[in-house]
Amino acid sequence: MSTDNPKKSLFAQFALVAKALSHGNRLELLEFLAQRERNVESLARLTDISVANASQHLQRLQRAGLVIARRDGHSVCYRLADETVVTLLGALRVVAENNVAEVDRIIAGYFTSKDSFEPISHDQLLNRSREGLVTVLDVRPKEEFDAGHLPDAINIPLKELEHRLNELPKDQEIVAYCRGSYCVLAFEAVEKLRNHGFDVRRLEEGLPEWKLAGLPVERERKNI
Amino acid sequence: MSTDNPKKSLFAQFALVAKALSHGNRLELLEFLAQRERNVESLARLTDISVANASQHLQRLQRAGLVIARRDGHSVCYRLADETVVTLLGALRVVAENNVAEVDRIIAGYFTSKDSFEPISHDQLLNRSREGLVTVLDVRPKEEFDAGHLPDAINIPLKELEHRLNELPKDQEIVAYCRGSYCVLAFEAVEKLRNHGFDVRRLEEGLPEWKLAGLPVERERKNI
DNA sequence: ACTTTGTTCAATAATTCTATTGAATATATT
DNA sequence: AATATATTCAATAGAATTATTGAACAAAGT
Repeated sequence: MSTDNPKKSLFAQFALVAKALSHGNRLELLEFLAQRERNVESLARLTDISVANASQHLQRLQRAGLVIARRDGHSVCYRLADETVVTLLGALRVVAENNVAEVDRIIAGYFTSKDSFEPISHDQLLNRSREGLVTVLDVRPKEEFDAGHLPDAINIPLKELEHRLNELPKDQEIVAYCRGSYCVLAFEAVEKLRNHGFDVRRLEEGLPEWKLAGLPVERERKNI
Repeated sequence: MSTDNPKKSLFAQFALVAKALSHGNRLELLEFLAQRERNVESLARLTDISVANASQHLQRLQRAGLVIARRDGHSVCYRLADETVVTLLGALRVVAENNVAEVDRIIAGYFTSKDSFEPISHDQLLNRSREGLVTVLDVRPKEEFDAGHLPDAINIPLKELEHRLNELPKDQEIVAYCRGSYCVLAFEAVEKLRNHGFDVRRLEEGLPEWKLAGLPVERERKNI
Protein backbone atom coordinates (compact mmCIF):
# COMPACT_ATOMS: atom_id res chain seq x y z
CA MET A 1 0.00 0.00 0.00
CA SER A 2 2.56 2.57 1.09
CA THR A 3 5.73 1.96 -0.84
CA ASP A 4 8.40 4.52 -1.42
CA ASN A 5 7.88 3.91 -5.13
CA PRO A 6 5.08 6.24 -6.29
CA LYS A 7 4.37 4.23 -9.40
CA LYS A 8 3.84 1.07 -7.38
CA SER A 9 1.66 3.02 -4.96
CA LEU A 10 -0.47 4.29 -7.80
CA PHE A 11 -0.91 0.84 -9.29
CA ALA A 12 -1.76 -0.47 -5.86
CA GLN A 13 -4.53 2.10 -5.65
CA PHE A 14 -5.84 1.21 -9.09
CA ALA A 15 -5.74 -2.42 -8.01
CA LEU A 16 -7.97 -1.62 -5.04
CA VAL A 17 -10.57 -0.23 -7.42
CA ALA A 18 -10.31 -3.33 -9.59
CA LYS A 19 -10.59 -5.54 -6.52
CA ALA A 20 -13.85 -3.83 -5.67
CA LEU A 21 -15.14 -4.99 -9.06
CA SER A 22 -13.89 -8.52 -8.58
CA HIS A 23 -17.05 -10.11 -7.23
CA GLY A 24 -20.20 -10.97 -9.14
CA ASN A 25 -22.51 -9.63 -6.45
CA ARG A 26 -20.80 -6.27 -6.47
CA LEU A 27 -21.00 -6.01 -10.24
CA GLU A 28 -24.67 -6.82 -10.05
CA LEU A 29 -25.20 -4.16 -7.39
CA LEU A 30 -23.42 -1.65 -9.59
CA GLU A 31 -25.63 -2.54 -12.52
CA PHE A 32 -28.74 -1.75 -10.52
CA LEU A 33 -27.18 1.44 -9.22
CA ALA A 34 -26.48 2.46 -12.81
CA GLN A 35 -30.26 2.62 -13.23
CA ARG A 36 -30.87 4.83 -10.21
CA GLU A 37 -30.11 5.43 -6.55
CA ARG A 38 -31.37 2.72 -4.18
CA ASN A 39 -31.25 1.79 -0.50
CA VAL A 40 -29.59 -1.30 0.94
CA GLU A 41 -32.69 -3.37 1.49
CA SER A 42 -33.96 -2.82 -2.04
CA LEU A 43 -30.59 -3.76 -3.50
CA ALA A 44 -30.41 -6.87 -1.33
CA ARG A 45 -33.83 -7.93 -2.59
CA LEU A 46 -33.01 -7.26 -6.25
CA THR A 47 -29.76 -9.20 -6.13
CA ASP A 48 -31.19 -11.91 -3.90
CA ILE A 49 -28.54 -11.73 -1.19
CA SER A 50 -28.82 -11.05 2.54
CA VAL A 51 -29.01 -7.47 3.75
CA ALA A 52 -25.85 -7.85 5.84
CA ASN A 53 -24.00 -9.19 2.84
CA ALA A 54 -25.28 -6.43 0.58
CA SER A 55 -24.27 -3.88 3.19
CA GLN A 56 -20.74 -5.27 3.32
CA HIS A 57 -20.40 -5.31 -0.45
CA LEU A 58 -21.73 -1.76 -0.72
CA GLN A 59 -19.28 -0.54 1.88
CA ARG A 60 -16.48 -2.18 -0.05
CA LEU A 61 -17.61 -0.35 -3.16
CA GLN A 62 -17.76 2.87 -1.20
CA ARG A 63 -14.26 2.43 0.18
CA ALA A 64 -13.04 1.97 -3.39
CA GLY A 65 -14.72 5.23 -4.40
CA LEU A 66 -17.18 3.58 -6.78
CA VAL A 67 -20.38 4.49 -4.94
CA ILE A 68 -21.56 7.19 -2.56
CA ALA A 69 -23.84 6.66 0.45
CA ARG A 70 -26.42 9.16 1.62
CA ARG A 71 -28.70 8.95 4.64
CA ASP A 72 -32.36 9.47 3.80
CA GLY A 73 -34.74 9.09 6.75
CA HIS A 74 -33.80 5.79 8.28
CA SER A 75 -32.54 4.21 5.14
CA VAL A 76 -29.18 4.66 3.42
CA CYS A 77 -29.23 5.37 -0.29
CA TYR A 78 -26.32 4.39 -2.48
CA ARG A 79 -25.56 5.77 -5.92
CA LEU A 80 -22.69 5.54 -8.40
CA ALA A 81 -19.83 7.96 -7.66
CA ASP A 82 -19.98 9.36 -11.19
CA GLU A 83 -20.59 8.38 -14.80
CA THR A 84 -17.02 7.19 -15.33
CA VAL A 85 -18.02 4.10 -13.36
CA VAL A 86 -20.48 3.22 -16.13
CA THR A 87 -17.65 3.57 -18.64
CA LEU A 88 -15.49 1.29 -16.56
CA LEU A 89 -18.20 -1.35 -16.31
CA GLY A 90 -18.73 -1.14 -20.05
CA ALA A 91 -15.02 -1.57 -20.74
CA LEU A 92 -14.93 -4.59 -18.45
CA ARG A 93 -17.85 -6.13 -20.30
CA VAL A 94 -16.28 -5.53 -23.72
CA VAL A 95 -12.97 -7.10 -22.71
CA ALA A 96 -14.77 -10.13 -21.31
CA GLU A 97 -16.91 -10.47 -24.43
CA ASN A 98 -13.91 -10.28 -26.71
CA ASN A 99 -11.52 -12.50 -24.84
CA VAL A 100 -13.30 -14.89 -22.50
CA ALA A 101 -14.62 -18.00 -24.20
CA GLU A 102 -16.90 -18.82 -21.29
CA VAL A 103 -18.78 -15.57 -21.80
CA ASP A 104 -19.55 -16.52 -25.38
CA ARG A 105 -20.76 -19.89 -24.20
CA ILE A 106 -23.14 -18.34 -21.68
CA ILE A 107 -24.43 -15.79 -24.13
CA ALA A 108 -24.95 -18.45 -26.78
CA GLY A 109 -26.73 -20.70 -24.32
CA TYR A 110 -29.08 -18.33 -22.61
CA PHE A 111 -29.37 -15.15 -24.58
CA THR A 112 -28.85 -15.81 -28.26
CA SER A 113 -31.34 -18.65 -28.25
CA LYS A 114 -34.01 -16.23 -27.15
CA ASP A 115 -33.19 -13.60 -29.70
CA SER A 116 -31.67 -14.77 -32.95
CA PHE A 117 -32.36 -11.43 -34.60
CA GLU A 118 -29.72 -8.75 -34.64
CA PRO A 119 -30.18 -6.17 -31.94
CA ILE A 120 -30.55 -2.57 -33.02
CA SER A 121 -27.90 0.04 -32.19
CA HIS A 122 -28.22 3.47 -30.57
CA ASP A 123 -27.89 5.45 -33.77
CA GLN A 124 -30.19 3.25 -35.77
CA LEU A 125 -32.84 3.62 -33.14
CA LEU A 126 -32.44 7.38 -32.83
CA ASN A 127 -32.91 7.84 -36.56
CA ARG A 128 -35.95 5.63 -36.87
CA SER A 129 -37.47 6.98 -33.70
CA ARG A 130 -37.24 10.55 -34.98
CA GLU A 131 -39.00 9.53 -38.16
CA GLY A 132 -41.76 7.94 -36.12
CA LEU A 133 -41.02 4.55 -37.64
CA VAL A 134 -40.71 2.62 -34.41
CA THR A 135 -42.34 2.29 -31.04
CA VAL A 136 -39.80 2.36 -28.24
CA LEU A 137 -40.77 0.08 -25.37
CA ASP A 138 -39.21 0.26 -21.91
CA VAL A 139 -39.87 -2.98 -20.02
CA ARG A 140 -38.24 -2.03 -16.71
CA PRO A 141 -40.24 -1.48 -13.52
CA LYS A 142 -42.07 1.83 -13.34
CA GLU A 143 -39.79 3.48 -10.79
CA GLU A 144 -36.75 2.94 -12.96
CA PHE A 145 -38.62 4.27 -15.96
CA ASP A 146 -39.61 7.37 -13.99
CA ALA A 147 -36.00 8.00 -12.99
CA GLY A 148 -35.08 8.36 -16.66
CA HIS A 149 -35.94 6.79 -20.00
CA LEU A 150 -35.45 7.09 -23.74
CA PRO A 151 -37.31 9.87 -25.57
CA ASP A 152 -40.90 8.95 -26.47
CA ALA A 153 -40.57 5.54 -24.88
CA ILE A 154 -43.64 3.92 -23.44
CA ASN A 155 -43.34 1.90 -20.24
CA ILE A 156 -44.87 -1.52 -19.83
CA PRO A 157 -43.03 -3.51 -17.14
CA LEU A 158 -42.36 -7.07 -18.19
CA LYS A 159 -44.71 -8.47 -15.60
CA GLU A 160 -47.63 -6.50 -17.01
CA LEU A 161 -46.79 -7.17 -20.63
CA GLU A 162 -49.20 -10.04 -21.25
CA HIS A 163 -52.15 -7.99 -20.03
CA ARG A 164 -51.32 -4.83 -21.93
CA LEU A 165 -50.62 -6.11 -25.42
CA ASN A 166 -53.42 -3.92 -26.79
CA GLU A 167 -51.30 -0.84 -26.08
CA LEU A 168 -48.76 -1.94 -28.68
CA PRO A 169 -49.01 -1.52 -32.46
CA LYS A 170 -49.19 -4.57 -34.70
CA ASP A 171 -48.28 -2.68 -37.85
CA GLN A 172 -45.10 -1.00 -36.66
CA GLU A 173 -41.72 -2.23 -35.50
CA ILE A 174 -41.19 -2.25 -31.73
CA VAL A 175 -37.79 -1.83 -30.09
CA ALA A 176 -37.59 -3.11 -26.53
CA TYR A 177 -34.91 -2.18 -24.03
CA CYS A 178 -34.18 -2.69 -20.35
CA ARG A 179 -31.25 -2.17 -17.98
CA GLY A 180 -28.31 -3.18 -20.12
CA SER A 181 -26.72 -5.70 -22.37
CA TYR A 182 -27.25 -8.67 -20.10
CA CYS A 183 -30.47 -7.76 -18.47
CA VAL A 184 -32.92 -10.51 -19.26
CA LEU A 185 -36.00 -8.28 -19.29
CA ALA A 186 -35.78 -7.18 -22.92
CA PHE A 187 -34.92 -10.71 -24.07
CA GLU A 188 -38.01 -12.08 -22.44
CA ALA A 189 -40.16 -9.24 -23.70
CA VAL A 190 -38.96 -9.87 -27.25
CA GLU A 191 -39.73 -13.55 -26.93
CA LYS A 192 -43.22 -12.95 -25.59
CA LEU A 193 -44.10 -10.33 -28.15
CA ARG A 194 -42.84 -12.43 -31.07
CA ASN A 195 -45.07 -15.25 -29.90
CA HIS A 196 -47.95 -12.84 -30.16
CA GLY A 197 -47.02 -11.84 -33.69
CA PHE A 198 -45.41 -8.50 -33.03
CA ASP A 199 -42.52 -7.20 -35.12
CA VAL A 200 -40.04 -6.60 -32.34
CA ARG A 201 -36.32 -6.24 -31.88
CA ARG A 202 -34.07 -5.61 -28.92
CA LEU A 203 -31.93 -2.54 -28.28
CA GLU A 204 -28.34 -3.63 -27.96
CA GLU A 205 -27.66 -1.78 -24.72
CA GLY A 206 -29.54 -0.19 -21.87
CA LEU A 207 -30.26 3.23 -20.49
CA PRO A 208 -26.90 3.81 -18.76
CA GLU A 209 -25.00 3.32 -22.01
CA TRP A 210 -27.52 5.51 -23.82
CA LYS A 211 -26.94 8.32 -21.33
CA LEU A 212 -23.20 7.86 -21.50
CA ALA A 213 -23.31 8.34 -25.26
CA GLY A 214 -24.73 11.78 -24.58
CA LEU A 215 -28.10 10.93 -26.07
CA PRO A 216 -31.26 12.60 -24.76
CA VAL A 217 -33.09 11.25 -21.73
CA GLU A 218 -36.56 12.13 -20.49
CA ARG A 219 -37.75 12.11 -16.90
CA GLU A 220 -41.16 11.77 -15.40
CA ARG A 221 -40.39 13.95 -12.40
CA LYS A 222 -37.81 16.67 -12.29
CA ASN A 223 -36.96 16.29 -8.61
CA ILE A 224 -35.20 12.96 -8.81
CA MET B 1 -19.27 -20.04 -11.26
CA SER B 2 -21.94 -22.23 -12.79
CA THR B 3 -25.32 -21.07 -11.57
CA ASP B 4 -28.57 -21.73 -13.33
CA ASN B 5 -29.00 -17.97 -13.40
CA PRO B 6 -27.38 -16.72 -16.62
CA LYS B 7 -27.09 -13.17 -15.37
CA LYS B 8 -25.22 -14.25 -12.25
CA SER B 9 -22.98 -16.48 -14.36
CA LEU B 10 -22.10 -13.60 -16.64
CA PHE B 11 -21.32 -11.26 -13.78
CA ALA B 12 -19.17 -13.97 -12.23
CA GLN B 13 -17.18 -14.11 -15.46
CA PHE B 14 -16.79 -10.35 -15.57
CA ALA B 15 -15.65 -10.52 -11.96
CA LEU B 16 -12.90 -12.94 -12.93
CA VAL B 17 -11.57 -10.41 -15.40
CA ALA B 18 -11.70 -7.69 -12.75
CA LYS B 19 -9.95 -9.99 -10.30
CA ALA B 20 -7.11 -10.38 -12.77
CA LEU B 21 -6.68 -6.62 -12.60
CA SER B 22 -6.82 -6.56 -8.82
CA HIS B 23 -3.12 -6.65 -8.05
CA GLY B 24 -0.61 -3.86 -8.50
CA ASN B 25 2.03 -6.08 -10.05
CA ARG B 26 -0.37 -7.30 -12.70
CA LEU B 27 -1.44 -3.76 -13.57
CA GLU B 28 2.17 -2.78 -13.87
CA LEU B 29 2.85 -5.74 -16.14
CA LEU B 30 -0.10 -4.74 -18.29
CA GLU B 31 1.17 -1.19 -18.52
CA PHE B 32 4.47 -2.39 -19.91
CA LEU B 33 2.69 -4.75 -22.27
CA ALA B 34 0.60 -1.83 -23.46
CA GLN B 35 3.82 -0.41 -24.84
CA ARG B 36 4.90 -3.54 -26.64
CA GLU B 37 5.26 -7.31 -26.51
CA ARG B 38 7.82 -8.54 -23.98
CA ASN B 39 9.16 -11.81 -22.56
CA VAL B 40 8.86 -12.94 -18.96
CA GLU B 41 12.38 -12.13 -17.87
CA SER B 42 12.25 -8.61 -19.26
CA LEU B 43 8.92 -7.97 -17.57
CA ALA B 44 10.22 -9.35 -14.28
CA ARG B 45 13.17 -7.00 -14.48
CA LEU B 46 11.05 -3.97 -15.40
CA THR B 47 8.62 -4.55 -12.57
CA ASP B 48 11.31 -5.66 -10.16
CA ILE B 49 9.72 -8.93 -9.11
CA SER B 50 11.02 -12.48 -9.31
CA VAL B 51 10.73 -14.37 -12.56
CA ALA B 52 8.60 -17.08 -10.99
CA ASN B 53 6.24 -14.50 -9.59
CA ALA B 54 6.02 -12.65 -12.88
CA SER B 55 5.32 -15.94 -14.62
CA GLN B 56 2.47 -16.70 -12.25
CA HIS B 57 0.94 -13.26 -12.61
CA LEU B 58 1.21 -13.45 -16.39
CA GLN B 59 -0.49 -16.81 -16.44
CA ARG B 60 -3.26 -15.39 -14.32
CA LEU B 61 -3.69 -12.58 -16.82
CA GLN B 62 -3.71 -15.11 -19.61
CA ARG B 63 -6.38 -17.23 -17.94
CA ALA B 64 -8.52 -14.10 -17.65
CA GLY B 65 -8.10 -13.45 -21.36
CA LEU B 66 -6.18 -10.21 -20.91
CA VAL B 67 -2.88 -11.30 -22.46
CA ILE B 68 -1.68 -13.82 -25.02
CA ALA B 69 1.52 -15.87 -24.79
CA ARG B 70 3.65 -16.81 -27.75
CA ARG B 71 6.79 -18.94 -27.81
CA ASP B 72 9.75 -17.28 -29.52
CA GLY B 73 12.97 -19.25 -29.45
CA HIS B 74 13.48 -20.19 -25.84
CA SER B 75 11.62 -17.27 -24.39
CA VAL B 76 7.88 -16.72 -24.07
CA CYS B 77 6.54 -13.41 -25.29
CA TYR B 78 3.40 -11.95 -23.80
CA ARG B 79 1.25 -9.27 -25.39
CA LEU B 80 -2.13 -7.70 -24.65
CA ALA B 81 -5.06 -9.70 -25.96
CA ASP B 82 -6.38 -6.71 -27.87
CA GLU B 83 -6.71 -2.96 -27.66
CA THR B 84 -9.86 -3.11 -25.56
CA VAL B 85 -7.60 -4.00 -22.65
CA VAL B 86 -5.95 -0.60 -22.98
CA THR B 87 -9.38 1.00 -22.86
CA LEU B 88 -10.20 -0.94 -19.74
CA LEU B 89 -6.98 0.11 -18.04
CA GLY B 90 -7.67 3.70 -18.99
CA ALA B 91 -11.19 3.54 -17.59
CA LEU B 92 -9.86 2.07 -14.37
CA ARG B 93 -7.35 4.88 -14.11
CA VAL B 94 -9.95 7.57 -14.74
CA VAL B 95 -12.29 6.20 -12.09
CA ALA B 96 -9.46 6.03 -9.58
CA GLU B 97 -8.31 9.53 -10.40
CA ASN B 98 -11.80 10.93 -10.06
CA ASN B 99 -12.87 9.15 -6.94
CA VAL B 100 -9.93 7.97 -4.88
CA ALA B 101 -8.41 10.67 -2.71
CA GLU B 102 -5.26 8.67 -2.15
CA VAL B 103 -4.53 8.77 -5.89
CA ASP B 104 -4.57 12.55 -5.88
CA ARG B 105 -2.22 12.53 -2.95
CA ILE B 106 0.24 10.25 -4.71
CA ILE B 107 0.09 12.16 -7.98
CA ALA B 108 0.65 15.39 -6.08
CA GLY B 109 3.66 13.74 -4.50
CA TYR B 110 4.88 12.82 -7.98
CA PHE B 111 5.67 16.36 -8.92
CA THR B 112 8.03 16.86 -6.05
CA SER B 113 9.88 13.62 -6.64
CA LYS B 114 12.03 13.66 -9.73
CA ASP B 115 11.65 10.24 -11.24
CA SER B 116 8.17 9.01 -11.95
CA PHE B 117 7.17 7.49 -15.30
CA GLU B 118 10.73 7.20 -16.61
CA PRO B 119 10.95 10.76 -17.88
CA ILE B 120 13.53 11.69 -20.46
CA SER B 121 16.31 14.15 -19.63
CA HIS B 122 17.26 17.40 -21.37
CA ASP B 123 20.39 16.01 -22.95
CA GLN B 124 18.81 12.79 -24.08
CA LEU B 125 16.05 14.76 -25.73
CA LEU B 126 18.39 17.21 -27.39
CA ASN B 127 20.44 14.42 -28.94
CA ARG B 128 17.50 12.47 -30.21
CA SER B 129 15.70 15.55 -31.41
CA ARG B 130 18.69 16.62 -33.49
CA GLU B 131 18.81 13.21 -35.11
CA GLY B 132 15.12 13.41 -35.92
CA LEU B 133 14.34 10.40 -33.76
CA VAL B 134 11.60 11.98 -31.70
CA THR B 135 8.64 14.27 -32.09
CA VAL B 136 8.67 16.97 -29.45
CA LEU B 137 5.17 17.89 -28.29
CA ASP B 138 4.33 21.03 -26.37
CA VAL B 139 0.94 20.69 -24.66
CA ARG B 140 0.68 24.18 -23.20
CA PRO B 141 -1.81 26.78 -24.43
CA LYS B 142 -0.90 28.46 -27.72
CA GLU B 143 0.12 31.83 -26.31
CA GLU B 144 2.65 30.27 -24.02
CA PHE B 145 4.01 28.24 -26.90
CA ASP B 146 4.32 31.35 -29.04
CA ALA B 147 6.30 33.03 -26.29
CA GLY B 148 8.97 30.39 -26.49
CA HIS B 149 9.31 26.68 -26.99
CA LEU B 150 11.75 23.86 -27.58
CA PRO B 151 13.39 23.61 -31.03
CA ASP B 152 11.19 21.90 -33.64
CA ALA B 153 8.40 21.33 -31.12
CA ILE B 154 4.84 21.16 -32.35
CA ASN B 155 2.06 22.63 -30.23
CA ILE B 156 -1.15 20.82 -29.42
CA PRO B 157 -2.70 22.17 -26.22
CA LEU B 158 -3.89 19.44 -23.90
CA LYS B 159 -7.53 20.36 -24.35
CA GLU B 160 -7.33 19.86 -28.10
CA LEU B 161 -5.30 16.69 -27.89
CA GLU B 162 -8.10 14.18 -28.28
CA HIS B 163 -9.26 15.80 -31.51
CA ARG B 164 -5.85 16.18 -33.07
CA LEU B 165 -4.34 12.75 -32.60
CA ASN B 166 -3.92 12.40 -36.35
CA GLU B 167 -1.19 15.03 -36.29
CA LEU B 168 1.03 12.75 -34.23
CA PRO B 169 3.14 9.83 -35.48
CA LYS B 170 2.33 6.32 -34.34
CA ASP B 171 5.71 4.96 -35.43
CA GLN B 172 7.99 7.40 -33.63
CA GLU B 173 8.60 8.19 -30.02
CA ILE B 174 6.91 11.36 -28.75
CA VAL B 175 8.25 13.46 -25.90
CA ALA B 176 5.67 15.65 -24.23
CA TYR B 177 6.44 18.61 -22.05
CA CYS B 178 4.60 21.46 -20.41
CA ARG B 179 5.32 24.22 -17.94
CA GLY B 180 7.54 22.48 -15.52
CA SER B 181 7.97 20.00 -12.75
CA TYR B 182 4.74 20.91 -11.01
CA CYS B 183 2.56 21.14 -14.09
CA VAL B 184 0.03 18.40 -14.70
CA LEU B 185 -0.33 18.90 -18.45
CA ALA B 186 2.40 16.59 -19.67
CA PHE B 187 1.36 13.88 -17.21
CA GLU B 188 -2.15 13.90 -18.56
CA ALA B 189 -1.01 14.15 -22.17
CA VAL B 190 1.23 11.13 -21.74
CA GLU B 191 -1.60 9.22 -20.18
CA LYS B 192 -4.05 10.09 -22.94
CA LEU B 193 -1.63 9.31 -25.73
CA ARG B 194 -0.60 6.00 -24.16
CA ASN B 195 -4.24 5.04 -24.03
CA HIS B 196 -4.37 5.73 -27.74
CA GLY B 197 -1.36 3.53 -28.38
CA PHE B 198 1.29 6.16 -28.89
CA ASP B 199 4.87 5.61 -27.80
CA VAL B 200 5.23 8.63 -25.57
CA ARG B 201 7.36 9.81 -22.67
CA ARG B 202 7.41 12.88 -20.53
CA LEU B 203 10.20 15.40 -20.44
CA GLU B 204 11.61 15.54 -16.96
CA GLU B 205 11.20 19.26 -16.62
CA GLY B 206 9.56 22.12 -18.46
CA LEU B 207 10.60 25.05 -20.56
CA PRO B 208 11.90 27.24 -17.72
CA GLU B 209 14.41 24.63 -16.64
CA TRP B 210 15.32 24.03 -20.26
CA LYS B 211 16.09 27.69 -20.75
CA LEU B 212 17.86 27.83 -17.45
CA ALA B 213 20.21 25.12 -18.63
CA GLY B 214 21.19 27.42 -21.50
CA LEU B 215 19.62 25.22 -24.16
CA PRO B 216 18.22 26.72 -27.39
CA VAL B 217 14.68 28.09 -27.55
CA GLU B 218 12.61 29.09 -30.56
CA ARG B 219 10.01 31.84 -30.73
CA GLU B 220 7.05 32.37 -32.99
CA ARG B 221 7.36 36.16 -32.96
CA LYS B 222 10.49 38.10 -32.25
CA ASN B 223 8.76 41.01 -30.56
CA ILE B 224 7.54 39.28 -27.45
C1' DA C 1 -39.06 6.08 26.96
C1' DC C 2 -40.32 2.22 23.90
C1' DT C 3 -40.78 -0.01 19.48
C1' DT C 4 -40.02 -0.57 14.73
C1' DT C 5 -37.26 -0.34 10.76
C1' DG C 6 -33.09 -0.24 8.26
C1' DT C 7 -28.31 -0.65 8.44
C1' DT C 8 -23.86 -1.79 10.28
C1' DC C 9 -20.69 -4.31 13.20
C1' DA C 10 -18.15 -8.43 15.10
C1' DA C 11 -16.89 -13.10 15.07
C1' DT C 12 -16.43 -17.20 12.51
C1' DA C 13 -15.02 -21.01 9.21
C1' DA C 14 -14.17 -22.16 4.52
C1' DT C 15 -11.92 -20.71 0.71
C1' DT C 16 -8.67 -18.21 -2.14
C1' DC C 17 -4.50 -15.36 -3.04
C1' DT C 18 0.46 -14.10 -2.72
C1' DA C 19 5.50 -14.58 -2.77
C1' DT C 20 9.13 -17.68 -2.02
C1' DT C 21 11.78 -21.71 -2.70
C1' DG C 22 13.65 -25.22 -5.39
C1' DA C 23 12.69 -28.71 -8.79
C1' DA C 24 11.06 -29.78 -13.46
C1' DT C 25 10.42 -28.79 -18.30
C1' DA C 26 11.24 -27.12 -23.02
C1' DT C 27 14.14 -25.09 -26.44
C1' DA C 28 18.53 -23.69 -28.41
C1' DT C 29 23.62 -24.18 -28.48
C1' DT C 30 27.88 -26.70 -28.26
C1' DA D 1 24.22 -36.30 -26.19
C1' DA D 2 25.37 -32.66 -22.92
C1' DT D 3 24.83 -27.96 -21.47
C1' DA D 4 22.79 -23.46 -20.92
C1' DT D 5 18.82 -20.54 -20.86
C1' DA D 6 14.10 -19.28 -20.07
C1' DT D 7 9.97 -20.49 -18.18
C1' DT D 8 6.78 -23.14 -15.56
C1' DC D 9 5.38 -26.21 -11.86
C1' DA D 10 4.72 -27.78 -7.00
C1' DA D 11 4.70 -27.05 -2.24
C1' DT D 12 4.34 -23.91 1.36
C1' DA D 13 3.04 -20.37 4.96
C1' DG D 14 0.95 -16.21 5.81
C1' DA D 15 -2.63 -13.06 4.51
C1' DA D 16 -7.05 -11.73 2.62
C1' DT D 17 -11.89 -12.61 1.13
C1' DT D 18 -16.61 -14.53 1.55
C1' DA D 19 -21.26 -15.55 3.50
C1' DT D 20 -23.45 -16.35 7.68
C1' DT D 21 -24.98 -15.48 12.22
C1' DG D 22 -26.63 -12.63 15.74
C1' DA D 23 -25.84 -8.48 18.23
C1' DA D 24 -25.47 -3.41 18.13
C1' DC D 25 -26.71 0.95 16.46
C1' DA D 26 -29.30 5.09 14.55
C1' DA D 27 -33.44 7.43 13.14
C1' DA D 28 -38.50 7.88 13.10
C1' DG D 29 -42.94 7.02 14.92
C1' DT D 30 -45.96 5.75 18.95
